[in-house]
Amino acid sequence: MPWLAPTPKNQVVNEICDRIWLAVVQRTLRPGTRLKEEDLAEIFGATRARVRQALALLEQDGLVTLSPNRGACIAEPGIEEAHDAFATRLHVEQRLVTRLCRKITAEQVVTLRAHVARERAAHQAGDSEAMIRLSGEFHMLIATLAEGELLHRILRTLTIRTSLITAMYQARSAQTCGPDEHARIVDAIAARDEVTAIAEMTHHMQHLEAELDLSDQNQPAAGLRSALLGRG
Amino acid sequence: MPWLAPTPKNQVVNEICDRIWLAVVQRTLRPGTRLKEEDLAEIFGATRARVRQALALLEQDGLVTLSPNRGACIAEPGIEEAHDAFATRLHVEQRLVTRLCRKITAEQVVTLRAHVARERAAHQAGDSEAMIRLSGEFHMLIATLAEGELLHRILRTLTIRTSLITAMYQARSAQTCGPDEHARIVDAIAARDEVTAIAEMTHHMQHLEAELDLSDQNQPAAGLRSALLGRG
DNA sequence: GTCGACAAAAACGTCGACAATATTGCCTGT
DNA sequence: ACAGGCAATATTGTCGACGTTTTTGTCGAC
Repeated sequence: MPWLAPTPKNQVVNEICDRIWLAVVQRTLRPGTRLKEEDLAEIFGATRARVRQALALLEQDGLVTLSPNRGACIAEPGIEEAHDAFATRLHVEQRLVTRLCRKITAEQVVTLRAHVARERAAHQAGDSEAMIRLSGEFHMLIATLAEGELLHRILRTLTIRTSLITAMYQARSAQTCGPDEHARIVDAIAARDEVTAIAEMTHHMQHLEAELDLSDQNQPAAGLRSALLGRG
Repeated sequence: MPWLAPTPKNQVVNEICDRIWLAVVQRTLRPGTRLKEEDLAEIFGATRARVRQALALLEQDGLVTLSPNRGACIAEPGIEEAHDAFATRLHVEQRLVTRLCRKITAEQVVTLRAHVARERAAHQAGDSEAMIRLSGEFHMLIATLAEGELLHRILRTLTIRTSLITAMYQARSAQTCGPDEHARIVDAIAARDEVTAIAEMTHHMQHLEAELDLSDQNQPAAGLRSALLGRG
């Protein structure tokens, strides 16, 4: 998570969280992967206590599951949870866009356009890591400008979760959404056209979800029983 | 928080969280109170590590603020955040009620009615602690029955935050809402009457917020400067 | 030959002590 | 007498080590 909490001391913990998050969305770390504390501690050159803090934060964000005395694994949201996450996030995004349309300033429009420009640059440069980060930050920027601290936090968690789901279920090659849809959302917001802005945002989210393969067959094995028995 | 996470081992941490939460909503612990780790450790007979875990969780829920090298204080949400919390919670509650209206079963109605009956019993018995707990659990029960894990978690946080705000700003004597409004909400849900259910829930939340004194004058001092200078 | 139990190893959870940092009271210089 | 700096204290942050639980490999009995 590049967003939130850049406190100077906890920076190590955030670094760990960020790396794990990035590895997940880049599909380097597959869901279900076991995360041993000592290994992580050695990898990041940190102590186990720090790793433990990071894992606790990641659990709050739903990126890892933390079983008592069993350790941490990358979370494996099922299709049910996937639909739930997208539906909830869509609802929050719609609300944020509506609010932003009503209070947007010219200066904020410049900020949004600048961000989209950065996205475009990363897209053309083929910098996949920057594209991933900027794509997420775009939505967080909307939340920031919309001025709702709570909705901001909520959207942060939902964005992380949908990122995991996208990395988990996306069928085709890692086709992260281009900046065009973001640009159209910004246009609508800049024009203070609420209904168009909502429509664009809805289309954007549905497009994101539609690219996933959320059929039952590749649901992760809940306890490997159904995985090996063909889940009759 | 009586709700969530009854793991056998972390029970100590939850106990600490619960006690602190209860003390806050009962106005025994005022917002802004400094929470020294060693004191809490001795009070609860736990070690400082456990207290630290509890404080970290409470910070996630927005009940305490955690400043680096400064320790923990009971959070002091301003009137802006108060309105934000109530508005967001209202929105979530409306969504949950809508969803529940569409999928409610007879058995679930029985569960809801039984809960309201317990509220009524506690109300007549004058058990204020039980009233507080059951009032919160009523809304969480709705979220549970509505079957949205994410909305459930979101509402949990929002409920905790509004509890803090209520304890902080409520003007009259601790008049926690009687079970009557809850009963009417249940009636509407049982009848699958979405619009009435939403209306009742909205009325309930507005009633809760209306009883607070959210005028600027008793906003907590942001740095005591405005507190002592009369905040010109 | 297979099943059950036991023991060893590994990983997590916990604790106490040490170091870093902020606050506070005091002292000195002007 | 007051201001500024300094030292003492109190509190938090961090670390390494130990106890506990889970897992796994092995042995013995039926």
